[in-house]
Parts: sequence; structure tokens; C-alpha cells
Amino acid sequence: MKRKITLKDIAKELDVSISTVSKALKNSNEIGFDTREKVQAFAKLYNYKPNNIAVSLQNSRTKHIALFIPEIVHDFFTTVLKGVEEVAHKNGYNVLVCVSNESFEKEVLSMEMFARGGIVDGFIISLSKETQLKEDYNHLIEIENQGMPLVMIDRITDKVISDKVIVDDMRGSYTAISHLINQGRKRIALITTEDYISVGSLRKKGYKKALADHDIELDERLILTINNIEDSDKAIEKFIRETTFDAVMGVNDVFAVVAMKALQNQGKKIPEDVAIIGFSDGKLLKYAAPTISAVNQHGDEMGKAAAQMLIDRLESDKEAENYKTTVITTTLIEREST
Amino acid sequence: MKRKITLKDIAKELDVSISTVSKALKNSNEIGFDTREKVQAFAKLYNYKPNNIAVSLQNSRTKHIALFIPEIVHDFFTTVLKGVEEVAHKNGYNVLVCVSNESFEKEVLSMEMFARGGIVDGFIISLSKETQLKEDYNHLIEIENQGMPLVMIDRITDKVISDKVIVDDMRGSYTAISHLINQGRKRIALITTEDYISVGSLRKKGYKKALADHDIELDERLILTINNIEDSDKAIEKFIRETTFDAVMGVNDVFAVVAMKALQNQGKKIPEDVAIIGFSDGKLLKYAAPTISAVNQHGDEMGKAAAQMLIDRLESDKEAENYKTTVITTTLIEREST
DNA sequence: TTGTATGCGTTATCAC
DNA sequence: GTGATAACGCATACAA
Repeated sequence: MKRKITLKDIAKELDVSISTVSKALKNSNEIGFDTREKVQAFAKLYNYKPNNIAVSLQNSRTKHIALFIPEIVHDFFTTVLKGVEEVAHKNGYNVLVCVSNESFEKEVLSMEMFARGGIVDGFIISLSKETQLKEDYNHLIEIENQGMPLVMIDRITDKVISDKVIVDDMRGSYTAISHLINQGRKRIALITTEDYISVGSLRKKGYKKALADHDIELDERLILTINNIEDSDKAIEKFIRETTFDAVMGVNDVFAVVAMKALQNQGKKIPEDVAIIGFSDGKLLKYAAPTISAVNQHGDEMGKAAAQMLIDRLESDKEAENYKTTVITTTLIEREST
Repeated sequence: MKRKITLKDIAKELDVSISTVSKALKNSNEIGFDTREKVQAFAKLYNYKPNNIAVSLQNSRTKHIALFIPEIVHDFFTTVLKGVEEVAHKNGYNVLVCVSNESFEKEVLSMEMFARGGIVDGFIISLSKETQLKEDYNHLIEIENQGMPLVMIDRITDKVISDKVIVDDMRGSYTAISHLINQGRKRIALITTEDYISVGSLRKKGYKKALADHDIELDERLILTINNIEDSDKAIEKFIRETTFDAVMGVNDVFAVVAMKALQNQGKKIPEDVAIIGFSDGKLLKYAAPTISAVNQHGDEMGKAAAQMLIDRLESDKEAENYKTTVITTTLIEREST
């Protein structure tokens, strides 16, 4: 194990003091030109890099940020990660990823360990399903009490005051449904998640508002609420067998694509018989046959925005407050299914 | 900013020395029972957690590992990340993710910074395309020279000696093609990447060997090499327009699904007219219509294996050597397209 | 212009 | 049993 070279090593080798080396490497003009040259040359030669740990201990900042996502195998969160990583690296920060797997416990334990251990400087989190169900946000509040910046993204809660990045879920949904209505669709179904999932509930609201604004009566039988993701496929198939409609929106990509398959199996033509729209920025809808229209959430933009907000907090010495909520605008991607 | 509580704080509060507190918290029986109780109670009350940075500085181990992936918006790497994260956390390690974006430069710079800065204890890496093209692996060799463990995964190189986790690409491809042949397919096309991508070239080998072993003459015109991922869609469509075959394998999920769509647009029935098979563990093939058969690479297993190998190296004090290559077996998932 | 001393929070060694 | 001290690698206030 080739030990890493330290200031001390350079100092000894060049027969100067450690602090001289330290200053020389910072090009401080406290140090004579010759010494500076000499030290810098030597450091370059031996490829000296300051030990991050020591620097961190010194100023108690790790230059690491944590990103908590509920589930990685989900195009949306993947793009969020990509966005976060990009902005973080650009600003000299590293990203620690924690996949909560929708588990409250993992979210809480990991968060506490990251926070109290001084492992990261701040957090970006998209809440786990379980957390949203329990409505227990003490771990987040605790983070803030410790003075650590926190940015919530996508799956958020109003119970915690912090910076937030969301998408205009309600509006996106509203626009999509309006689009379907304007195309002449009358009976529009919705496949959604249970209400405790913040985004699902907002999308349902947008759906309802669009219907109301266009004087279409709400028919609760056209709304399918998936409570168990495991057998969502079966639930959707059953729903489609038993319900008739001429358009359907899924609050994510899988719901939309599963619905389409079920409809096709029933001999329905897409989009002639039934129009379909989903939520996603991923490949699933883009490569479906026919391609499926989507409300694009711009996960990468959200990730970038969140990272930037967090870093701004970290770099500013103001005592925080005046928390902001950034709303990323969804865009409707029209494809063959509508 | 509520300062975090330290040993010193506890010591002062309880009027004992810092080292007493330190030992008491470790339940050392050097310390009297009463003092231990008292200290531990106090620590629990104030939720004391040792400062990781200080501990790291002490023993020069961060308990962080870096995962380098070329591209995150790719189901395979996503599942790898999931696997790595799971095993890492189980063993008390955190995962720093770096997305190289297929860029040699980003790979090298990030790697050096992680290594020389003492930010992580070890690396798991899947090489960027550019790195494989340049065949410049000095950064990896440098890592090893510094005595830091390195595990290469999936996109690897023989030029660097280290622990490796791969999938039996050649065999997976061989099995898939043989399967097609046994079904009576005669003209089997292959959509692949350029040879410098290690896995692409292996999959092509498996393809060729399967043909040879079944006495089918190789027709180079049935092989499409995608050199620019950007316009792969167009290249595939053109290929399909100009070439006739009764089966096709794509070396990833996108190639397979794009091929299917192009074929369907031509009025071909899947699988009656043309059988299709892809490489992937993601949703894209699973939710296609018809569902597409796949060589499952088990990204999560690979990730888990890689993380375990790395951690084993880190926790063992042996002077390394005897590097291992773990081969994860692919499995053929038969779906509707074959 | 350079060097000394101190501290960041721990752990470990050694003395009391 | 308990505590003082040094050390990890660096930065910085303060001497010289």
C-alpha cells in the first residue's frame, strides 16, 4: 500500500515547515517566490493532493450530499439521480445514493447515520411510500434542527418546511386530460395510486378539475386505485375487462403500458378506440407500440434544480429561512397513442 | 446550526476525561461499571454518534466505495447500482455514484480525485466507451498501485489485473442463438455495437459460434454494427428495410425493441415472421407488445457480487493478489417474441 | 519570509 | 479505574 504523500512528507523532504508548504501550495504571497516554486514543483512531481478527510475535519464540511430515492428501478428517479449528479460534480460535490426501497425504517436509519455521523453536508430526498403513509416526518425535522439543509423532491410533504422541487403534477394531469377531452374523448379513465402518495393525489385532482371544467360528470367507477404494486398488472387487466371508456391516463409509465397491452388483447385499437397517456420521461412509453403520449416530468431538470438549491444553501452563510419551492413545468409529449 | 455533540462535551458535562468517555462508550472493562452506565446513558440521551470524519482520519478508512457507471439511463446499470447499494449498506459502507457519461476524461478525473483525496476506500467500475476505445487504463493501474482495491464489472479489460465480475456474455448469446436455431430459424440477424465494447464483441462471438456449431454459414450482411448510438434508430430501420431474416438478436434492450417496431411497421408478424431476442433485465422488453424474450444479465446479482468482492478485499488484511473473476450466469427469459 | 502552536474529534498508548 | 498525551493531515493565528 503506497502511502499517500502528505504535507509533512514534502516539508521534510524540502526541509521547510509544514505550514510553509501549506501556504506555498495555496500560492500565498506570505511565502517567498522561490520557496513557492520549489514546493509547488515538488508537489506536482509527486502528485500531491490534500487529504479530504483532514480538510473535512478541519472545516466540518464533507462536500458530500446524500440523495434518497424510494426506488431506483424507475426511470423517473434514475433521471433525477443523473441531474443531481451532474450539478453536484460540477460544483465539486459528491453524491451518496441511498435507495430507501419505499421503507420508512431504512429512510430513517440511513438519514440519521448520514446526519449525525457528519457524513454529508445536506440532503435531497424523495419520500418513501411508507413514510408518506405513516406521516411521520420526525427524521426530516431533526435534520433541519441540526441545521442541515434539506431539499425535498417530487414526493414531498407539507408538514415539513424546507426547500422543495416539484413538478406541476396537477397542472400536468389537467393539461393531459383536457387534451383528451378536446380530442372528443368522453369517458376518460384514470389509473392511479392511493391518495397518500402526494403526486398521485395531485394528479387525480388535476383529472377531476379537467373533467369539471369541461362539464363532464365524474364517474368514480372510471378511477382505478392501485394499492398493491405487486399485482397491479392483474388489477389493471380486471379493470379494463369490466369497464368501458375511450381514453385512459396512468399516473406513471407502467400503468399506461400495462393498460395498453390489456386493451390490445381485448382487440381494441389504439388510439382509435381508446387513447392512452402516461407520466414518464423514460423509454418505456417512447418505445411502446404504438408509442404512448406522456406527461414529461423532466426528472433531470428536477434533479439539477434540487442539487443547485441545496448547494446554494450550503455555500451561503445566511441563516436560511425563506424556503423556496421550485416548480418544474411538465410538458405534454404527443405520440401515437392520442 | 445546532453543533453536534462530541466526546469532549460529554466529558466536560460528566466531569471525566475524554478518554474515559471514549472507552466507556466502547464498553471497555477498563472503565468502572458506574461510569460506563453514566456515560452511556448520557450519550444515548443526547443521541451521541461518533464523528465519522474524525474516525476516518484516525484509521484512514472512509467506509465509502465509489461506483462508476458509464450511463445511468440504462436499466442494466440501474440494477447494478441497486445491487451494489444493497450489499454496501448491509456491510456499513456507503456508495458514491459517478456517472462517467461514457467520457474518458470524467472517468479519469473523478477517479483520481476519489483516490488521491482519500474519499473512498475502493472502486467498482464499468468502463466508459471512450476508455475502451482508447485502451488507456493508466488511471486504473494507478489506483491499484496505490493499493486501493478495484473491481471491474461488465465492461472490463484484460489489460488490467484485478477482481472482476462479468456475465457469461458469449455463452448467453450462444444460448439465445442456439435457441432460435432449434426453433427452425435459418437467417438470424445481429444488431450489435462496435468491437471495442467488450461485451458487444463477446456477444458477437457467441453468435458466430452458435451459427458455426449448427452448420449455418455466417453471412456478414446479417450483422449490423451501430457506431453512433444517437441515430441507432434510423440505422436499424434502414437495416431492416434492406435485409431479410427470420430472427434477430439485439445486444441490448433498445436495439431489440426498435427492431421490433421497424419490423411491425413493415407488416411483419412477431414471432411468426421474425423472432426477436434482446439483452436486458429491465422493463422495456417485458412490457413490449408482444413481450420480447431476453438474455437476462442479472445486473443486481452482478452488483451484489462486485460489492461483496470489494468489501472482502477491504476487510481482509492479506496483501491481495490471486484476483478472482466472478462469472454470473445469464438466463434466457422466453417471452412471446420467440 | 518562515516557523510554531493549536485545534478539528477520535483512538490508542502509557502513566498514574 | 482513570486521565494525560500523541497522532491522524491540514489550516491558521500568531511569533519570530
